[in-house]
This record gives sequence, structure tokens and C-alpha cells, in this order.
Amino acid sequence: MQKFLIVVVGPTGIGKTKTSIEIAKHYNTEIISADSRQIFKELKIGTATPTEDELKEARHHNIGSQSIHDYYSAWEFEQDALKLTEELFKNHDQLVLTGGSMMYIDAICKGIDELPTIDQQLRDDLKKQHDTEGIESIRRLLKQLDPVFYEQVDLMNHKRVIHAVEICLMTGKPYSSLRTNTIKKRPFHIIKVGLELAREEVYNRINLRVDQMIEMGLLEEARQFYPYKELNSLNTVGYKEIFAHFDGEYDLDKAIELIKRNTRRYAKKQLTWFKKDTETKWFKPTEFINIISHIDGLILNCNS
RNA sequence: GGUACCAUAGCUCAGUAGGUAGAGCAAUGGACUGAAAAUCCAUGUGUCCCUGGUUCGAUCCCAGGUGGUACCA
Repeated sequence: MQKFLIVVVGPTGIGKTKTSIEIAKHYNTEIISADSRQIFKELKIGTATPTEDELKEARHHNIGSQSIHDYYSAWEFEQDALKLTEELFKNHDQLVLTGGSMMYIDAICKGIDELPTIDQQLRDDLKKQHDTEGIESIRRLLKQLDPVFYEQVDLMNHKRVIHAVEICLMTGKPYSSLRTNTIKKRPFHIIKVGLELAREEVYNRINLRVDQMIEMGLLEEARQFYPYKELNSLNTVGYKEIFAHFDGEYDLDKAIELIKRNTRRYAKKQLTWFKKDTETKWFKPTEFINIISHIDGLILNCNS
């Protein structure tokens, strides 16, 4: 029997949770979340984690499975999620993968290259060098260590430049020589479904949802984690703006406005990324019947 | 009802000694291989309220209208 991973993508707030639960129920299967923030058990309100009721409707994986204090990245996600599919495909022919984290989706569908995890000391050292001596000194290092990648990289993007240097120093090889540019073969078919609405409608839903988060107690939730605001897991829309508000940078209204704006920008960025993938078939979140018939059509096609 | 001031980008406003205009914010387009809700790049979108007049030419000057604000009744 052929196996199918049904991937549900779309901008934040469009209703991926609801739709993926419906799909999971229809195929009597389970859901793997590809969300780089819902994966942290502490972050609930600000990440719009599925509710208790929703979690009961269909079994979810990778939600709340990590702590904000853990190191976690797309690489860990690829490993974890692949293991999960292996396990779950024993009892299911279809699985649902859903989430808004673009790179996490790609990590499963296409795979990312095997590279060492960066030593924390090295990371700290390079960051310090960047902060004190400037990006130019890191660029010079990269030019020396990996002239090929130096030509390709966005030199304005310090994270990319630093990371490339990190890899070179960790492996003793040029980063570019480790980039295989290949798509990993997976033991299952991938069906991609995108959810979309008119831009204005997406934005309205986001604005509304942010107000709801505030009502639900986002401030109190954020206050709990304020001491850890430097953690990468908390460099997250909805929290960082409130931390800045706690720091006295601006009032609460301004913070809420910024959360809305930054969430809108995030949604726009997701659309840019997801729209590039021509394999994705797009639907409105309400077109459940069409979504199922599209998926069924592809499954039938593969099985015959 | 009268007087004064205002009307320019989605918003707040600047400006043109008359030659069809520009800032901030918002917005839009894009990049992306272990921080990805991260990080980075690019872009001005316009009946200059309406109708006449003066002028080679009006968003700008003049008249009237409309709408807004303030003050006086």
C-alpha cells in the first residue's frame, strides 16, 4: 500500500488547524505539526496552539514537545518528524503534516544537508566578534574560508554570513562543499494543499486574533517568560513586542499594534515562500469537500 | 446664519516664487539549507476636493461650490 503525507500550508491565522483536523478525521489519521513555535510547551496563547478540544478531535504530534530552554532547529525537526512518519505509517496510509514554518515543511519534504550542530562557544565568540568588530570582519573570514559561498551569500545578512563561517570552522571544510543541493527521497508521496483567502481577509483575521490573544491573557503568559526573553524560542512575534513594552520602550497599545503588523508581515512572507512551490494546490479554508476530492484524486492516481 | 483656517499617497503631513509632487508610518514585491514567527534586500502606490476664471501652462493665483475644524451669533 502506498503512503501519503498530506501537507497543509498557508499563512498564519487562515485556519490550518481546523482544516487539518477535518482532513485527519476524514482519513481517520493523525497530525504532525510543523510549527517552530507551537512545539514549545510553554508558549500557548501567543502561538495560537490548538485548544484542548481540538487536540482531542485528532491526535497531534510535535506540539508542546519541547521546552523554550531546549535547543531546537529545523535539523532536529527533520529527524523527529521523519521518525514519526515511519512510526505512524505502520498503522495509517495517510498522515497530515500541517504548519506555517516554511523551513520545517521543507525539511521534511525535501530534506536539508547534514551539517554539524554548532558549538555554543564558537557561536558566542563569532557573535561577539560581529558585535564588536562589525560584519565586515566576519565577511573577511568567510571570504578566506569559503570564497565560493562568499560570492553567493547575501552579505548584508549577518546571520547567514556568520552561520557559514561557523560551519567552515566546525568542519574544517568550505560550507559550499557541504551543500549538496539535492532533494532527499522519501518513502512516501507528498500531497500539498495550500489555504488562502483575499489578503484583506487574512489581515482582518490576524488583527482579530491578536485582540483575542490579549483577552486570553497573552500579557500574563509573556510576563512568565520575561526573564528568558533572550532565548531564541522567545524571539517570537507576540512575545518580543510585549517584552519591549515591559522594558518601557512603548505603551501597550503600541505593542498590540506592532504584534498585528509583524504578524501580517509574517503572513505575507509565508505566502511568498509557499506560492513559489508549484506543486501546491490552493483552496479556500471552507472548501473542505474540494480539498478531499483533490487529495482522493491524487491518491487514486498513484495507487492505480 | 457670519467670520477665519484647512482640503495633497491608505494615515499624519510637507511642498511647488505657476512648468502635474515627497517624507514618516502603513503597504507591496523578493531572498532563504541547523536561530526560520529568525535574518536580510528592494519598491512611491496620487483626478494635489469640485466647477469655472486668469495664463502658453493651475495642485499652487482669483471666484463660486462642497466637506471639515475653530470662534462669533
